[in-house]
Amino acid sequence: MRTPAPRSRKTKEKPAPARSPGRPAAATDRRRKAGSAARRHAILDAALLEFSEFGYQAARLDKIAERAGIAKGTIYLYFTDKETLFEEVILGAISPVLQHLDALSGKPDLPIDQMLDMLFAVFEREVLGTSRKLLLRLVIADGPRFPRIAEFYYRNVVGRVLPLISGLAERAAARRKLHSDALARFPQLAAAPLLFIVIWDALFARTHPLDVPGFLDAYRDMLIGKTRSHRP
Amino acid sequence: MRTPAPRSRKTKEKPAPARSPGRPAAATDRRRKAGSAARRHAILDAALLEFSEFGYQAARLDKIAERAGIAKGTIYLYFTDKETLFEEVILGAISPVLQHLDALSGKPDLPIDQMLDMLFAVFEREVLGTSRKLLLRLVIADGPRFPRIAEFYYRNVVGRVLPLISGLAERAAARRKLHSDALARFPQLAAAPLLFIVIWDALFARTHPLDVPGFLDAYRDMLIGKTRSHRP
Amino acid sequence: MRTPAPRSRKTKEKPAPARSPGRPAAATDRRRKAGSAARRHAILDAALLEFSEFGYQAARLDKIAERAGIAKGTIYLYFTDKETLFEEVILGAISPVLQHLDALSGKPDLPIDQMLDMLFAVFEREVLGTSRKLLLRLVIADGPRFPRIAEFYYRNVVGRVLPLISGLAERAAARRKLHSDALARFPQLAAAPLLFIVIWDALFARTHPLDVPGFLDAYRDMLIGKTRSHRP
Amino acid sequence: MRTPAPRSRKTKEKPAPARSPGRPAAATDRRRKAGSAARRHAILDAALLEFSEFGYQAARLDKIAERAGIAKGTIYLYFTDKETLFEEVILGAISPVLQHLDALSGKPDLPIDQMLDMLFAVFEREVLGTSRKLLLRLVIADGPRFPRIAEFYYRNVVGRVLPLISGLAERAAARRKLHSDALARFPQLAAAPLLFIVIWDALFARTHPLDVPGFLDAYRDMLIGKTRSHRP
DNA sequence: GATGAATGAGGATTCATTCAT
DNA sequence: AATGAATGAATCCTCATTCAT
Repeated sequence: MRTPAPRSRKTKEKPAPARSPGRPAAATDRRRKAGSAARRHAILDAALLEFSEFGYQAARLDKIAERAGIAKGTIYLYFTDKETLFEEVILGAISPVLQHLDALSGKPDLPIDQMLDMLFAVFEREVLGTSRKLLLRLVIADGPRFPRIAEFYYRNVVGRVLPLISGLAERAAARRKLHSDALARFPQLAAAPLLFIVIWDALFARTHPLDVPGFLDAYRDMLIGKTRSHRP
Repeated sequence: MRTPAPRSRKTKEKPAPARSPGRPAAATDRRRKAGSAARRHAILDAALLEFSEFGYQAARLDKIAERAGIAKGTIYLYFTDKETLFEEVILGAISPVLQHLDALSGKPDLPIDQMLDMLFAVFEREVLGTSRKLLLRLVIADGPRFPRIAEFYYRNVVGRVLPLISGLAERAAARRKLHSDALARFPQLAAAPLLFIVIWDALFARTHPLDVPGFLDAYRDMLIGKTRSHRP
Repeated sequence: MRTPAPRSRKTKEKPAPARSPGRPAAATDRRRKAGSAARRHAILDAALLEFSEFGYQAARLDKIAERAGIAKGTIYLYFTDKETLFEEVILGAISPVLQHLDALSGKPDLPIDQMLDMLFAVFEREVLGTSRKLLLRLVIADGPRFPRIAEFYYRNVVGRVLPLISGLAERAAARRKLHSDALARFPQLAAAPLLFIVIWDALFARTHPLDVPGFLDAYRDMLIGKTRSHRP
Repeated sequence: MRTPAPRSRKTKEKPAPARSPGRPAAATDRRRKAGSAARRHAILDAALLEFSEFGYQAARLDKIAERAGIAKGTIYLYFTDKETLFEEVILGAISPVLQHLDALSGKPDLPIDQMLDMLFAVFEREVLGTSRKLLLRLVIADGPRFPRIAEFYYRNVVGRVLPLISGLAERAAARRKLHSDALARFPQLAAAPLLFIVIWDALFARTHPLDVPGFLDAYRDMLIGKTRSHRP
């Protein structure tokens, strides 16, 4: 029983924004576009907060609109639906981080320990200190139910960082800078503490804060096999 | 960051569990209670599956009832509401694991490497191989929105394992069995890979499987500073 | 961008009512089923009124529920969605009339004038006098946008009545009972006044009532070529 | 049966068309007015298409603006609201046909068969072959919910054609040119096939086309009692 | 006048929860 | 105790209408 000629409410085409040519774009137009982009951004920011606070399902478009200071319907001028908004929130927020990753990839002769230093520093500065922390949590929590998000993350983040680490670790192991090929075989070892920190933060930070820099230091030392004891 | 209570549909006053006292317990009653307990268990099992597959919000009581082979209304004979059911699912499922932890705690002279071996083995056997993996994922994903769950986990799991590890690591460091006090200071180091595995499993396992035993081996070697290269 | 693992709101499966076998159906069960059928009927009745009053789009499920004396959500226990309800309203309401048509088809030797008499009488009694008049209007108004409805009507009503008329008219023409083969070639001629009456009724009846029996009489006389002038 | 006003979203007080007076009319102003009239016309044309395709409720002002090649807001410079636009679409589109009716009314001595010939010819040419067919369908489908439309149609079309036919038929009957006074008493008989054709067209034409000229021929012959059989 | 971004009331649909049987 | 039909608040999304540019 499914031959609806009557215009149905649900359709999803999105036939490309279609800038109508019309008159030449004047200053007004540019300002409008700028405002539009800003608004789009405001929605994405608000959505990130709402989504990461409540998860995909429990997030309310009402609240997102409220946080963004706009009306409910306005969201739909910028995003097809809740799901698309969610995906764009997640997919959109990493591009700044990707640049840092590119910077890292450009140095094939980097000593592994410096590489880890930089990786952890970028993480602390660009993720932990910002709302991207929420983003990462969101990926962890809701990603499993959005295959496209998982794929995207693998392709753009995980799949690019791991070989990088692996390569440097292999070279370092060959030069006896690392006393084990563990990191070369499991570059994920370098990522584990980062996820751990995010999870700890979400679950226990309030009641049992974690000394993140110390933790990362200790972890890095462990990774590169540096023998040392703690000097405060 | 405020701690969002899970958004519920109705503001509600949970009026205490209210064990209805009922008649004196006869043999019939015991059998009834047994059946009752079994049914309760069936609901919890079904709920774990449903919750971990869809998350708290998207899980539907309909489906839980269906999985448990009962009517929807029956759930309310055993649990106050969805939220309570959720908490009981999570809080209830770890008790079996706690016994293993108790076993571990009972041995204050255990060498740290054996301790880690056992910890990881327990994890592989009792968590990864079972539906408890789902549980852990659930805690990670939805826990931040249920403060009681986080607290409970800290009190019963995290807060008991970490000091244990810390203690053994300290002793080992003192005896030069570990060339660093890192693990003593950050016993969380032993937990990081476990969470990592669960997350990786949820996000990427389908497309990029991880050699879990190998990963854990490598990690453990790294933790205790064992120098070695991989022998397949 | 379309790979939603998250449970979506829109699904349409309807995997057959699935009477769960369970215990033997007792009197209670039968009563329940009876009540259920009655309620289903009440919804259909209310829906017919609402739909024919406002048309498919403007009809409100709220109002249908109200007219049926039930809650909004209850509709969805009986019908998948608005569209399905609409189709069932339309497709369901003609079955009683079909029996009359069957009665007509059973008589291949019927004189054409008696046939028309019966046809018009059935129409007056079973359609004009009842809520089926609304139904017919609904088909006229909204049918063009529901191809399935048009098809259904052709297959079950139009396509069965027209050949019947055509056949009788042909035979009558051969026997010189009709002085033209027009009705044989265009059996639709017999249907035109019926639709006209329904439309007139909807548009002008209030301000300019039509003498329906007189109109049908005149029309039938015209059809069979009877010469006569009006005797009041 | 109450007459449902078309369900509108907002209760509204239509505060009279309010022709804004403006400056004195110069040549510029006339050109402007001409362009304005053209635009108004474009909107009406677009609206007719949209309304007749989807019905009043399901028609979207968005699409009408798109069809007319203007911005959505512009519609409101020419029409108070959707309902008004709808009424003007319907009321406006018949004036050309009215002229033909006037031509017909001017000939009180016309033989009835010629009158019918002309009537049907006008219908075929001016209605069936054009978008006015859509208009008629629209009146049939949505008219019942717009009392003003029904009234207008009666006053301007129906109420003028019927007496005309009635008069000619009466005279013809008196002269024995018609062997019945049926058409005189029910001039609607001449209109029934026209509506029938429009409805058939909308519902079944695609799958079961109707030989419209043949149908009208047959009908006319029947009306005037001409005895004949079909000669292809 | 024209635009089209923004608004927000309104409607279909879902689902936790209740309650008569 | 168990059921599952019924409820209705809550949520996403639409679209007529407004208004700043």
